[in-house]
Amino acid sequence: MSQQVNPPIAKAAHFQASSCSQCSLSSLCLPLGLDSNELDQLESLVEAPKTYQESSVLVRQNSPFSSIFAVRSGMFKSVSVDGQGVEQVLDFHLPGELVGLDAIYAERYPSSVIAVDTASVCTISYNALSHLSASIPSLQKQLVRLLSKKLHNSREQHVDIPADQRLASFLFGLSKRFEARGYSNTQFSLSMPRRDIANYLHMAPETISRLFKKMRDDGVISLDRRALSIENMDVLRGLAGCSSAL
Amino acid sequence: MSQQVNPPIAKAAHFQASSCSQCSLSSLCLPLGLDSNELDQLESLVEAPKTYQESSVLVRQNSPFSSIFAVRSGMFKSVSVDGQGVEQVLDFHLPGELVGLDAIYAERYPSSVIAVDTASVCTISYNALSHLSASIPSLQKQLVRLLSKKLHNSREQHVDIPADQRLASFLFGLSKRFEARGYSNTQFSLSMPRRDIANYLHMAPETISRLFKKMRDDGVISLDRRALSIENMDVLRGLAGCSSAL
DNA sequence: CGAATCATTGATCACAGTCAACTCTAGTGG
DNA sequence: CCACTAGAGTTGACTGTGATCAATGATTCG
Repeated sequence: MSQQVNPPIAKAAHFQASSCSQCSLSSLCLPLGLDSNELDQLESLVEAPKTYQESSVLVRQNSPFSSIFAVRSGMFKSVSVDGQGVEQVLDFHLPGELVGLDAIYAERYPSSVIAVDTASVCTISYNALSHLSASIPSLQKQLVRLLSKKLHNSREQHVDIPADQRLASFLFGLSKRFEARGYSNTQFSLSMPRRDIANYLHMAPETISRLFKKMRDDGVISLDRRALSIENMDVLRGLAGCSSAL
Repeated sequence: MSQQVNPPIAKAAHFQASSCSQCSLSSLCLPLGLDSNELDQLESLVEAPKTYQESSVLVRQNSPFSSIFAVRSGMFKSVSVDGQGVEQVLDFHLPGELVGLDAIYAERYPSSVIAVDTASVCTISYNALSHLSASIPSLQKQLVRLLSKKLHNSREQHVDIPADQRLASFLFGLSKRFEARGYSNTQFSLSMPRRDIANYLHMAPETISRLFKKMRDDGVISLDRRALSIENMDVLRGLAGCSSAL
């Protein structure tokens, strides 16, 4: 079992609403702009967390869209299988991040979402959210902003850069995402197998291995099995270039 | 260091008094679900088209976000310049498509938008649109759906495929987009220079040239200068694989 | 323990990038 | 009208990055 390097969720003294306060949509993903009454309404939409074991399926590709999810702990991956049956890892989802927004359009999930390790999510009915946001303009605005941000991020990934830089950029991006959620930005677990990282970055697993070796030799990281420690953030940032794309 | 490659903003050409019926947001991008009164309100937001000469700048990267744009004729490209001053073509925009949605989040345009040939757009104030959509829930829903669709499309592009397939997929995608807007799906102009296509697809211009030659030899396309004719759509579709990514 | 998966390391190869030369076209000015 | 230029596009020769193939080591689990 992959021992979590990360401590549990940073205790962000939250309201103890009836729903899942730790998944608070507001604090996790939709910052600012709501009064406390609106906030209560919002949080009442968030269901209690459910836990998924490693490799278990949260949503199946092409199944009908009903909810979005907020990751509460652990890690998920989005995987799509194309017409030729080729698997493609599209994304990793960390605690505090939303999953399923790209399903709104087609009303089907375009990819499967699978637990990478033991992980949990809160479910948010999209119907309810959509209905609520109709009566709270600023919530609607936040939703659009969030989508716009994801669109922007997704575009940034579009660039093609050498393999070493791509991997460095990936690690640096993970570091920043963990940091943003209150976890250590220097020590965290790469819970997914190398094969998934390789697939996600469009490289061979062998290449990942060689690049990790080089980074270790250069003293940039230390890596034991899946436990990563960033030893020299400045150098890593340098390797990543300005491509802060995750 | 990153000097803008392009000449100053072009002056707008023709003005009309009222809104631009040809750019009708509803017909172009946000299908269905509005009554005629709502439709009128929506269309009143759409300004009269402005024309831009080749290489002139519609929006400059990092400038403050105020409006989105609906392409009315011609073609635009989105180009971003990263920290190292490297240019990256992120997108091409055809008639009927919306530009600028990825600027909502940061309230700045993440890329410059430049006319590829003589082209025109209608401007839509995002403030006004946002305000209106607060009072028309179904409009708001459409906006979210549109963003979700763009997010999904953007993810599809993420996959990495061999160069010949990537180019075929690009042409096939263009064909479908032209078709969706009522243009010929077999004959259209690749208005942009080869260099831009190459940059967009992450290839060298020489590779583009060689692949075009091969496709011509194989009778898949005919290409005179920038005028493209797809001679065998089935073969093209085959080359593109199932990656209908644009 | 043995089976199975994951990770690492080495040897080889191919796809596409780079460098360089050349052609073709459009635009400019004498 | 032609000469000249500048840029786009094409073609050829060479090279390097990273994929593929293959074998070995490490770890977990039944």
